[in-house]
Amino acid sequence: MGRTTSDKRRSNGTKQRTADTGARVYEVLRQQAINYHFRPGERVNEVQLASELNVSRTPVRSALNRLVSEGLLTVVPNKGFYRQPIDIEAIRSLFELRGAIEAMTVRLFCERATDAEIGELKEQWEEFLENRAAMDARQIVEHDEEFHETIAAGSRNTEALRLLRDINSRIRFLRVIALERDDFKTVTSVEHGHILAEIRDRNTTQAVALMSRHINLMLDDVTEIAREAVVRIFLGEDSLV
Amino acid sequence: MGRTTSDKRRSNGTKQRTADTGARVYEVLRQQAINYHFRPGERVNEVQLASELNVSRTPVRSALNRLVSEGLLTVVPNKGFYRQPIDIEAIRSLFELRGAIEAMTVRLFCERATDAEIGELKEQWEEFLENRAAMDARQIVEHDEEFHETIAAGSRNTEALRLLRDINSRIRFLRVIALERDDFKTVTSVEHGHILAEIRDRNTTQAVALMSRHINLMLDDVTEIAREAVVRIFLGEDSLV
DNA sequence: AAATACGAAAGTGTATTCACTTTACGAATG
DNA sequence: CATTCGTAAAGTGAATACACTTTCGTATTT
Repeated sequence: MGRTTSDKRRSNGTKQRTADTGARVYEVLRQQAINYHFRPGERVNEVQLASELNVSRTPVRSALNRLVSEGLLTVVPNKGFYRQPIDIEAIRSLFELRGAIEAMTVRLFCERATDAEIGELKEQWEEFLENRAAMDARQIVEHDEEFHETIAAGSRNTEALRLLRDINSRIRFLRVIALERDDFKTVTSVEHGHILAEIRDRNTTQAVALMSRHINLMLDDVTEIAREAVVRIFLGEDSLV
Repeated sequence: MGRTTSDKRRSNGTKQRTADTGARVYEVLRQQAINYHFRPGERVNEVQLASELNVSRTPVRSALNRLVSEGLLTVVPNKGFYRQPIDIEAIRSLFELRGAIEAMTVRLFCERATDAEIGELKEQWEEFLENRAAMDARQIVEHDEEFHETIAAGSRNTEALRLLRDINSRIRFLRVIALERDDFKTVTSVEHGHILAEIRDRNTTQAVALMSRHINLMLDDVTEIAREAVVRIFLGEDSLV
């Protein structure tokens, strides 16, 4: 019984129940999947992950199962879990989809948001303006996501917000790369400013038009950015983490 | 190899590995969740499900975990899985979201579908026209879903198709109820006919407009339909299965 | 009689064990 | 040398064992 293994478990060898290991493991593995710590197409080894995280295979498998339903992994019977490969069609689809969703959320935001909520959005944007110079690509993308998610939240469509977060996490790495390639640092915040102006006038039509254009900007370059992403993922060890 | 394949357990008490029990259990539980075999807010008992399905808790938990990520269940630490309650805001959100997605897919369908694909859509619709008289509400809803999913497939946006299927399964029970209340049997197919006509002319703008109206028809009544749904779910035992 | 305390039963969370499949490798064969 | 076959190792899939938590009934106390 009392294994001599270098375990973090109790020293006397009895078992332990930490109560939140499930959630913790899920969060860790989700981040590793999103950041392509698992390479595209790579097989995910359950026992290895379990030992790295000092847990048994059970919570690992439970988390991996969730990630399958989130589209980050696939599972092949008797062979195991695999990181979903980089599928350019899927990525283009996600960008298109995001465009449609954001067009809707900004429309609903114009119709439904309180003046206070618009004020908050503006403050958020101004804070972004002040700090953007010091931020790296990843931080900028995350702030950009925050801007759009605030709009989604104010649209009173809870499912759109949920979905948008899901999509954002799946394309984040591409957006970071795109931002590092050609310098969009200023473009993003400037366009946000224009959208904000239309929102403040409750000018729905114009806000939707600007938003659609803003989102679809990257659509043309998706293929090339994806190519760049593949190179990065397979070369740089932790460049994405 | 192939023992007496059909029986669940071996008669001598040793274990067995069926290879597809995981997928099977997931499919069964997903259907039970969608059809509100689990009542809204109800706690899902793992051991009971396991014994009903003649499997251990392991594949059951694995499936339940996936359903959490699909938004059908929630999980409370140390208390277990619960069927997501009927949340009118969430349902309204889903209808809104569906409207935005279908507006996009029909637009892209007009732009991208081959003439052959349009032909298939038309045939599908004509077959629907012939058989609709003999169909019950559930069958009609499923055929309606098929029409829309064919459009999504032709839009070349794989993620939209995936998402649409997800959404459809989550609101299907409401649509069935709505159809049974006031008789929309003919309305559905007639409107599909109009949309189809615009698609055949590649008249994107008009097709999108018709589609949006078609989808948003039910938005006004969501609250009342949801109320009706609650009554049904808590009264009729298998009316939804 | 109401409130509290206790303890068994039921249920979840994780680890471990066992069954089966796939993979890797090396020996035997042509 | 290349191919095939066989076998051991590694890995997945499901069942079971066990630790812990919650629940619920009952007894005790006030």
